[in-house]
Amino acid sequence: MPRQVDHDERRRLLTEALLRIAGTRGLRAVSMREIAAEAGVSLRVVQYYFANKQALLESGLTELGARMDRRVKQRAAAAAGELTPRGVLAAVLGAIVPFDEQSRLDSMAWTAYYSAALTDPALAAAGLTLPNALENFLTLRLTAAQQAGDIAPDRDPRTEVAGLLALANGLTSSVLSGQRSHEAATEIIDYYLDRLFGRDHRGFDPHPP
Amino acid sequence: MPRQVDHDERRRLLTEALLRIAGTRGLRAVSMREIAAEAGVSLRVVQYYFANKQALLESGLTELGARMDRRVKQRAAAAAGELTPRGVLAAVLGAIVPFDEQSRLDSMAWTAYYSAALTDPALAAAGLTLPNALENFLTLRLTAAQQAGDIAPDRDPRTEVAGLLALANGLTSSVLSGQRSHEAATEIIDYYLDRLFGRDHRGFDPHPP
DNA sequence: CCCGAATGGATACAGTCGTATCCTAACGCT
DNA sequence: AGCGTTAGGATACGACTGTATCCATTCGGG
Repeated sequence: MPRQVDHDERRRLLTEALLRIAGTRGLRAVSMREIAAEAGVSLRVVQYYFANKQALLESGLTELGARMDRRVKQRAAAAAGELTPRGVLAAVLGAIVPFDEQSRLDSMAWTAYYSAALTDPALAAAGLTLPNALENFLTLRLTAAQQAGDIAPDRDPRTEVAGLLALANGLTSSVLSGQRSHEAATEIIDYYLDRLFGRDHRGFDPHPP
Repeated sequence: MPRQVDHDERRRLLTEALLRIAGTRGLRAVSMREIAAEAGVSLRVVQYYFANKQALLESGLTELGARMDRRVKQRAAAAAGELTPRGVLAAVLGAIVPFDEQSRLDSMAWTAYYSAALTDPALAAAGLTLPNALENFLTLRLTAAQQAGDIAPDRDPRTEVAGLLALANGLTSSVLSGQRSHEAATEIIDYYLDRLFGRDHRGFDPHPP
């Protein structure tokens, strides 16, 4: 039984067990022994593949970031039929707000990590790269959309993107706490996108006759 | 030294010590012994005035809610010179995003409580009353503003308020993580309020000539 | 005056935590 | 075939947790 084990595979297994616990019972409930039990292995195995708990936690955060990134790209590609800037924006924002059980669990874990990072500098750095990258990416797209005439010239792309991302984060909070359904959150996002892209009754017409 | 102690005062002291720890080092760092040390008393005193840790945590959440409420009312009253609906909205939203050291610490503690509440039903109920009350209050005000002609008739007050509160929460997250300054967050809020109240160049004029 | 309640110091207890150590079993390689 | 490395089971250690208990003060009211 020894020898011939895929270390990366083992680490992936343990990281997934960690995220399952963090998503259902919070980071407080994450201990080396709990991870071992969740993964169906002994405590020694967890210790064998991760030098210490800190490394395990960082691995969890990295995996969580990768999942978010994958989800965003997946939804953006699914909406590729309509390559409109609005479609991209809607896909990305829709991928942030949890829409199924798995993304709900991941958002829970993400929230737990976020609040831990506020008082743990080791996690803070790793947790900020993804949001910043998203913000820059969307700002580029929206600026291009503005130059193409898809949104009004007096809109500020940077502010709009910052606002929309903050909106999506805030809505995620309310969805996680059961205050609002996923559908209600999506409606609010659409409401704002409608106004940004000029589908309100007195707004900017992207393609005047 | 015994006798003649104000129990409420003692509990307030301990609760403040708890919130100081939660705001600076997170809820994870909150233990009975740490609270005792922070408050400058012995462990026994903490046990004497709170039956268990759970009661202490709930007291912290209650106090945090009271502080938020106080801040909102204070800022709303300070902006009472201009009784405009926009002034009220700006004051409330501005009170949510941390604007000084104390409100930053409280927001930190609030975030810690929020994420703990996601996996601890005992805290969940108490944590939701304040946001819901705020949302209802603001929706009433905005509906009245709409009937008075201060915002366009095609706006949906419920959606607008839900969006603005989610926006303020999301901005709070980014301010706490150092991603954005308080001023930058305020500008984004103002940007959205400008559009809602018709100060954009092609928008609704609240008082046409 | 003094007795009983209020207040809090000191210490103990049973768990759980992250981490370290000891030891055995199984495989690849020469 | 046997040797050394790899993989993991079992267990221990010291620190820390919430909670409980024992005991000494000190005061108000009879």
